[in-house]
Amino acid sequence: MPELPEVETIARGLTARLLGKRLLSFKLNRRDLRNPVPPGLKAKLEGRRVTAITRRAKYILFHFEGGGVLIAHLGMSGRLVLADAGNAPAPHDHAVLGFEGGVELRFNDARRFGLLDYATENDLAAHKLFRHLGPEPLAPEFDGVLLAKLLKGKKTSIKAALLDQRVVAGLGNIYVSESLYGAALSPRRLARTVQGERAIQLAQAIRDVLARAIAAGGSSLRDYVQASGELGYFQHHWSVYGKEGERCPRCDCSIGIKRIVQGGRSTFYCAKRQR
DNA sequence: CTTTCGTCCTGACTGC
DNA sequence: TGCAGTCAGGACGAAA
Repeated sequence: MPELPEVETIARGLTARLLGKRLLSFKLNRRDLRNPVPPGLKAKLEGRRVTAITRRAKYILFHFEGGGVLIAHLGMSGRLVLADAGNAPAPHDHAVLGFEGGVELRFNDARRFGLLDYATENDLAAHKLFRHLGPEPLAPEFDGVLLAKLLKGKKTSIKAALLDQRVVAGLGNIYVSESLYGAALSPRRLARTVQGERAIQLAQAIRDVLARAIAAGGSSLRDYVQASGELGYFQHHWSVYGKEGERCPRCDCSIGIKRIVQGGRSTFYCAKRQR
């Protein structure tokens, strides 16, 4: 379930391996991903060099010479795998990008919640996928004042609000739980009550949690790439996510980490610490 | 307008 | 052992 830190780590890892390389072949094995993959990618991308690999929200952007941008989203189960050309293809390799030097990038996604799309550099900001996205939480302009403004008047829970990509871009179920834990805010709290000092603390917690996860990803990236060619799935040390029943790492309460369901999604938190 | 809910998909896991 | 059932999650469109 790649969220912002995993996607950032993948983009950095791919940059190290693919920057400046020319795409020799683009092969699409199936078109019916989350959205239909647009036609004509092969003609638009083949023969071009990669000029940058960046991230926006949970999207990975492959920028090519001439202004074309291949957009990838990994959904739940998506992976980008670097392999030697000639290695046997794996099940669910939906797209295979062959680069000069004999390296292949394979888009593999069993559940097909992921997607591939295309835009030009000029159209990127106005693209359907990006038009309504909220601010990047690691951008300099993201702070408690901006977050308070985004949450003002919202009647949903703070959990649901942070999952909404129009409020903040790139957070998913895991890092929302972790951020709320960091800020000692209850996931049940109404979003509109997170103002002032609470918003400042939440914005800081979001940035801290994400920055730490990216740092952890970066430090494990080299070994992981060498081991398997698969990027971005590194060892995490989450405080509450998936820890139902375990002790809260920061207080002595006996109740432990609770799991509740909000909007059909699990939330993990310490009911004593988070108010 | 805002908010909630159902839907897509399949591997991993649970329980009988 | 085998099989049926449940769960997980991101994003979007429909419904309320």
